[in-house]
Amino acid sequence: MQSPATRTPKLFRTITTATVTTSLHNPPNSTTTGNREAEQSCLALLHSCNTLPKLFQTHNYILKLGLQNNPLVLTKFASTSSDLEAIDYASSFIFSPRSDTRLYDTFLFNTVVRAYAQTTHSRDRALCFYRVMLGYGVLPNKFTYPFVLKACAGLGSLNLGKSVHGSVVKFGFDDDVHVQNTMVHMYCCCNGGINYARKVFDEMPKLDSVSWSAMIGGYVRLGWSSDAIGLFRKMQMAGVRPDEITMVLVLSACTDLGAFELGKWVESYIEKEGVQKNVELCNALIDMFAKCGDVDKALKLFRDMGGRTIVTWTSVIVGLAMHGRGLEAVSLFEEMIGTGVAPDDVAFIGLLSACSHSGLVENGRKYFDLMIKRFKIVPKIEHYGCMVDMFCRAGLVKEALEFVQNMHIKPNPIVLRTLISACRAHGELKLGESITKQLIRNEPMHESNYVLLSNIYAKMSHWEKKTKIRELMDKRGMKKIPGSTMIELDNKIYEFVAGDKSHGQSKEIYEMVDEMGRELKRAGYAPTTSEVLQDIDEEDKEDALNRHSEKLAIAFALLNTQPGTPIRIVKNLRVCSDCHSATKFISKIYNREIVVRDRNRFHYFKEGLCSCGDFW
DNA sequence: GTAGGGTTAG
Repeated sequence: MQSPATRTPKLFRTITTATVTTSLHNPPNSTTTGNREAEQSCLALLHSCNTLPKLFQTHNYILKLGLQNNPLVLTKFASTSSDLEAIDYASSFIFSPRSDTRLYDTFLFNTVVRAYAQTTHSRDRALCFYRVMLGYGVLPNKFTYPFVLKACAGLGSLNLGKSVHGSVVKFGFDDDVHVQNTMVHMYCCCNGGINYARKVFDEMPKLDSVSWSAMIGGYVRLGWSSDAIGLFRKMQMAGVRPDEITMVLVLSACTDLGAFELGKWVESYIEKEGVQKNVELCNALIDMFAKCGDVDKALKLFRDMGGRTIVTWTSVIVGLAMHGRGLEAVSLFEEMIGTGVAPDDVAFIGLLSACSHSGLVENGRKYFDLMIKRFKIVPKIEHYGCMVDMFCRAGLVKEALEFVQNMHIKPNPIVLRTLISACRAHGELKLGESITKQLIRNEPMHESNYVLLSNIYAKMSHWEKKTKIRELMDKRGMKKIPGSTMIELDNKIYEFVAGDKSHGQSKEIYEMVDEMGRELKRAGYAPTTSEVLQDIDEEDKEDALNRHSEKLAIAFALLNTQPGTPIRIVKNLRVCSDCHSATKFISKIYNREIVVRDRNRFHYFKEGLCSCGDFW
């Protein structure tokens, strides 16, 4: 007899809509056996099938007992599968030409649709079997749609989602709260679907914590964190008790905003309301504290918690990396391996970025090697990115270039931009210029490429060329991502953009900025006007620098907080070198600790110095 | 047998 292992691949390779439909139309060719004892023993065997080989063995057993058409066994077989290979195997078995098509019912199809809906790469097969089900005249029930909608959510196609929505209405399941909740989630996962989600949400007669979480989660996924927080407030007003999943989402909105005060409030709310702190919620808390600036609190939570997963370890490692505490990140990574938790690709991204941010070049090399050789992880562009960044920060531009040339993947724009910045910083201007030109050809609408080229020309003193870049950007209608800085004060979040005049205190803020400017000059600060990408004279350039959103936010904080209070701000982009050097002076002149979170990492300014050691 | 969630290079 042919072994199942050699026969299986052939079976599941042929699963497509066409073959499934064909096999369904084969006439029933056998009868159901009524051997209850055999049936029970098969079910018991299936119950303990946690690996593929065991499933194959059970398959043989089922065939031997002639139970391949037993409906109970068939459905159990389908629901036993958890990995794709097993699901394919089970479904090809169920829908083989030898199966009795009279046994196909809603339950059986639901089982197969559910199994595929839970996979990551074969959700389309869930829809395929759903269509076969309808084509075969088997009616869906209220359990069918949550599975189908989940598959649609994974596929992210708005049109597909809308058409399934139509069927939900047609079959009259649109009044079921489970179906409605999954519908909200499905629309949230589709590109351009958020307004449809909100419409379904707004029209729901009764909202439970799952409904609110689905909608809040949709906003969080889009990065609409303020809206997510706003919706959470509405949920509280509606008197719906949030659960641990809602709190994970609210925390991730705080993390995204860098809203430390709000995050701390959420933590106390969790304690006060007695929300169950499971691993995911603890992870979210750790991530929030690390990314809102209190990595020591994150470490404490980490030390106090049991049942850590790889995500828990990675969150702390990434947090330490962002704070430039590379050596601690490395020793935590070693501790993790020591406790038997196997690192995954994400953990290595965290570790390598920690090495890069702390100049641990030798460690970085060692772990990159270890990842490939010992842990058999194929490096992704993110890993290469960390390595290139690490060499560049350390001034090893030649090494970085060589590394890029030997990569097994084509460098992406992020890697190229890292290289270009390094070329500029270390005087490889010609090379930097040529890479940038190539990059602009590939990505003509990306603003930062032009900024890079302009900065290179500034350093080369090619002023006409620099002016031309500005003109080119205008001609191409480039959209500039506005730099903005966020600051929390008295439970409110204030956001400043460059040249912002919308704030009620605007007049005082600008007077404060001017005063800061005078004090800075007196202390020996020189504005870095080459950073300004505008064709204006030097004095206006200084003025433009003074209106940067970080300076406005710092002025606002100096005006509205007691002397000596630390200032925490969050910038949406990387902090510019002029603001970086100005903030060092400000921390000294005004005797304030200033904590800046920018797009990449934290900067702790104190007594005229920054924790990043000017390497960022 | 049904729904919502955590870590990812610059």
